[in-house]
Amino acid sequence: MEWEIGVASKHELARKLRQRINQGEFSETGKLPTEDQLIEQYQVSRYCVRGAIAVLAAAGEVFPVRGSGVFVREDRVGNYMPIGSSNGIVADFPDRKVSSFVQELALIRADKQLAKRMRCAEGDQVWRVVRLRSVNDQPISYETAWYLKEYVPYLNEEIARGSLYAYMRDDLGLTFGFDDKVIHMGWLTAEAARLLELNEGDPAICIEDDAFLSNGKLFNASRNLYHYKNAKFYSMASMR
Amino acid sequence: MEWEIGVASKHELARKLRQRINQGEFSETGKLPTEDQLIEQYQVSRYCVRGAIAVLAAAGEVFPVRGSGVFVREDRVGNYMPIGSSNGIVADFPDRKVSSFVQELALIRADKQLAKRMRCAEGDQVWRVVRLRSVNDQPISYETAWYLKEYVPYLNEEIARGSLYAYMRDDLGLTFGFDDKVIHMGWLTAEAARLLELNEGDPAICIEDDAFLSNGKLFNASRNLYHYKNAKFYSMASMR
DNA sequence: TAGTGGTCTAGACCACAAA
DNA sequence: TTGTGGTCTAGACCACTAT
Repeated sequence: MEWEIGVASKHELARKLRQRINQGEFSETGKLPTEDQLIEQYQVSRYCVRGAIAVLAAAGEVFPVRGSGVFVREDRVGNYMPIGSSNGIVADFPDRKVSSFVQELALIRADKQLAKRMRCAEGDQVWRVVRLRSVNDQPISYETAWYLKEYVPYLNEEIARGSLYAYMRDDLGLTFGFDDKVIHMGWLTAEAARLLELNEGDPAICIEDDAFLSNGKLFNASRNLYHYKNAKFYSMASMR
Repeated sequence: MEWEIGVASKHELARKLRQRINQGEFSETGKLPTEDQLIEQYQVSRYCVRGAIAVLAAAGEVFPVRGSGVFVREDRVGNYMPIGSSNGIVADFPDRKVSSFVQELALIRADKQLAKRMRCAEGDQVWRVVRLRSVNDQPISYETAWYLKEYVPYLNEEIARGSLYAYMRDDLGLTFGFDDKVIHMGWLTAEAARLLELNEGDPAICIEDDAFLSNGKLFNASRNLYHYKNAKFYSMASMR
């Protein structure tokens, strides 16, 4: 059976299991094979199997019940954006048309306030990128983002029109670590309102995001003002 | 040294390490002891040490960097509520005065719409609880919550004034599994506005929460309308 | 090159769910 | 009672960081 071949790591195994889940292979029972069966099927250790299941569980795709099995969770409804782990809006919506309209792209020097936010020295060089982001031609958010030039030596409008995260990961070789978000209520500026096709002063869910590399250094901060109708979010978490 | 004694599980070890972090023991280096040192200090296996660190990392308290060490993350600022894992607002703010004013507490039968939300049959008994929640005497949210009577056989106003989650966990012996949240923009009803001391029609961050037991069964759903000034949220996530 | 976290194998026992 | 996931020990090697 084809899924027996060539599994070498928990991430690879997680990917294969995700595939089988999405193909509906387990929809009858609603459960994954048992750990012992997966050990047998993929010829890996229990540690590896448990690691793969932990990856899927952290992503909210399955939930293990002791003594009973690993259950596939209900489908997440379609139109929501994940809060928490994200590798960029483009990766979040693989089968949707994601567009970014670059309003501004400039290399600036951090003033006192920005330096504090970026954990850098005053005067350090920072890319400032303002974009309107839309999904399936619906405006989603007005984003103001800053990137430390130390880690992103080059940037242009064409790159900013696409996925900056994919650029940083694939072309610059940066490895992402974790990010902090703060969510609160904000209000649209005139320019944000114009681009989102709303009115100045309209309320917006505002997310401040600080993103760190795997070495713990901040490389990117951003402020997103989300369209109050078009943007919804979901979060799936363990309570244990 | 006192921290060497009596560690039997990753959760226990995580608790002890958290204590040492909060006491500032590692503030000089910003790093935890190495895995090998922790193995030595607590006389446990590497697996156990790694498990404890994973618990802290999942909670956003530390971040491990391969080849370098396990770093303590910056303090989370004070006044924010966690999105993602939560065991109730009371547990989230251990050193604040959390009050709940019960507006309504009734045992009802699920209509078609509620039955769908609660994953139960039409006509099943459900507790409906409406509360104004406040932290340090500031109104935070207007909450409408439903609890399946199947899992919560008894409820009264006194219990609802306190922590329903503590009641369910400690007195009813329920074990929580995971929860799904949907975050979007909402608008205050007249009653919600009155209680939150805002105006009808004011915007509010709205969080719909479905909470499941560790056996995968939904036991509680709720809708929270948050005060747009008093309520802010944070989320810390891994990007790996 | 040495130190440190990441992954993996192999094997054991425990806690909980379901029959 | 049996099956299944949760935790733990012991030991090994790999990948990345820092020097």
